[in-house]
Amino acid sequence: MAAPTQNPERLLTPGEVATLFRVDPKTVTRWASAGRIGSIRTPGGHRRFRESEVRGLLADLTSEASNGLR
Amino acid sequence: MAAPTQNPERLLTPGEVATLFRVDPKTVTRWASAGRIGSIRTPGGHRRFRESEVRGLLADLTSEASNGLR
DNA sequence: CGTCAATAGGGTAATTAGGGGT
DNA sequence: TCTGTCCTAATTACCCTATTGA
Repeated sequence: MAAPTQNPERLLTPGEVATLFRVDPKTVTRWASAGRIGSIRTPGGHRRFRESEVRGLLADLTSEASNGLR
Repeated sequence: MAAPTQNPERLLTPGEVATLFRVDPKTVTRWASAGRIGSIRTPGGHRRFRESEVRGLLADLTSEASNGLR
């Protein structure tokens, strides 16, 4: 089959994002509800997050530790 | 415009739809059974999904961050 | 006709959503 | 204000075998 469905956008589950940030999945859910992070809902209501966006956010927090930029 | 013959609606397999939503193919099947997404059945019973409908649904359920700048 | 990957289906375990309270 | 935990209900993930599609 190999359908040319190009979509390199990898999505992460709340649990994955929670592991990356070392927080509870609930906290990730709150971030999404607060509009601080983009979210994609499944028809069932569960959330998925863009890996690129999560990485960007993570990188921003990392640079904050060694950089006084705010 | 080099193909004015027809406009073939691309059909996606459960596996491809599952990849787009980052879920299990079985979950996509449940969505079809629950009527949450339109499905086309092959004579053998396998399901196919319209790409336009899937992408539309995906875009509709996507929420971008209000503001990543801080 | 035969081969290989994907799908359907049923059942059970794990994850997630949402609200409430610390 | 923000986060971690408790609860229930709903959704999703993984196990299996048989059939379909290419």
